[in-house]
Amino acid sequence: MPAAAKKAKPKGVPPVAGHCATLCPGHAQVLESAKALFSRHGYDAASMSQIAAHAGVSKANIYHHYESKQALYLAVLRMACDEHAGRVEAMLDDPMPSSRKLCRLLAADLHEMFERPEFPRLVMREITQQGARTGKVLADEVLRRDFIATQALFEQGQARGEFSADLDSAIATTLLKAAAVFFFQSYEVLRHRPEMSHAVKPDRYAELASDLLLKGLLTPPAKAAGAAAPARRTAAPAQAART
Amino acid sequence: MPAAAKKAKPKGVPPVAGHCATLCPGHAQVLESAKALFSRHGYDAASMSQIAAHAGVSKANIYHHYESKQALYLAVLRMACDEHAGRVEAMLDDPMPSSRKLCRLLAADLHEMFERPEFPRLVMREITQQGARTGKVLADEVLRRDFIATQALFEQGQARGEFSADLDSAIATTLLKAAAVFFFQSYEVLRHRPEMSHAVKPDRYAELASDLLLKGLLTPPAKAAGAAAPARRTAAPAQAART
DNA sequence: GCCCCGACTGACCATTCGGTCAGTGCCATC
DNA sequence: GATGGCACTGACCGAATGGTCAGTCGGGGC
Repeated sequence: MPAAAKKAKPKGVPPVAGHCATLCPGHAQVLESAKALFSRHGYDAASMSQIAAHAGVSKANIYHHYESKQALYLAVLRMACDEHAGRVEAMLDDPMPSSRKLCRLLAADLHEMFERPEFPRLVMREITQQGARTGKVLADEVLRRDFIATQALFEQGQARGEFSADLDSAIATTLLKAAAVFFFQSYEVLRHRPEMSHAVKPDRYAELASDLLLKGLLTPPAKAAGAAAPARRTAAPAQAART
Repeated sequence: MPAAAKKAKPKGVPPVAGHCATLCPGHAQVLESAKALFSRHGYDAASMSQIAAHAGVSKANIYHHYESKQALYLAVLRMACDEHAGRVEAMLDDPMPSSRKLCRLLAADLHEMFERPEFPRLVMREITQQGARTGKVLADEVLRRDFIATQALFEQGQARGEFSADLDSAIATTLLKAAAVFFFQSYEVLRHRPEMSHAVKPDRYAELASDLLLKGLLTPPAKAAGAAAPARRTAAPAQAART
């Protein structure tokens, strides 16, 4: 019965989560081990035997709780996503200035990523992979929630007059998330670069990056006149207006 | 993939590249298929049988050219990296203003990524994976070259007085690369968000993102005093006197 | 006492994996 | 025509994969 086993089993088991409401002792271990190994090695490179051994249970035990490797993976993803929920939204209500919120949000994002790296790794792996798969919609959902909440923060800043009125909040959101995710992803490479040595600490990077994001790259037009850099971009508006 | 423990074979074959200088007909096909499948499914999920079938050759043929799956993967990675080399460096010499270069560089980065998505996928997968592996140093090298060249662009902009003198060029570089990589990685998710609908085209996104990066988020300090900040910093100071 | 049920296991299955090997056909050289 | 090197192949290997199954164990209800 090689392929026929794919037919849905007649059991009343929920398709993704395990069927015991309160997690049995071994069950929790399995989930934890699966999260660790899936995030570390990816879906294919993490084998059920490895996960079972890591959790200290038999492989058949896992199949007692989950009907397939996919189901286990999905359960891990769902658990990770649930843990993540609703952190950004909470920050919206805080009364501090938007510019400060920005820095704090970036720092909090980074902090969470480095604290529990399995989650961003799982989600980004899922996002990056192509083709519409079950796990992807979960990851999409998480990213989407983050996106909406973050964008609301920018719009709040605009409503308060702190951020430029003609700011594109969607682009700003993308840049902020990008700043966090990319830093996390390439941390191992970045931290060995001498130029980045002053910003290897996530908190420091969050300060510097949000500062740059706030002020922009250009020389301030108002008072750069007398200093060492007199020439400004606005001095040549003809060619600058092209883009 | 547990500990390799493979003893080096005594053959005189170059360790990574195939041993025929001019690529045999089948050989090129193998490389191309391997690149496609490795980038699409990752190292573990792409099997040698798949690659062989995709290339229209026998599996044994691949082992005639490459001594292991790892060697084939490394050859693919190296080939992709070589193709990528030296594109950013060329842009440095161009006489156009730095702000314009910034936008062009971002657009070019995105264009290349979407044009040949295998390369960034391979490299980022390699960067993201943890543990010091052979393939990682290759990917590191690529990212590093990109980083150095991009940072030089920012410093050139500073030297010309176009960019703020106290700009942190390393942070700026990170943000620019982040803007490109993250947009590429999460394109599938982003492009379904209605808020991003105006920036789903990479070129348009490059314009908007670089514009935001240049000008920053904050309302221009000069004249935000009165109304809800309608004036943008791009407004020339000459006409600003009228308001 | 008994029984049932769910957590759990060791042995096992078919399949596929990375990798090997003896051998085939081709072509340039002698 | 014989030779040798080379691209290439089909059949095969042991190991590992995802998945199955008959069965053990212990605790709670009767």
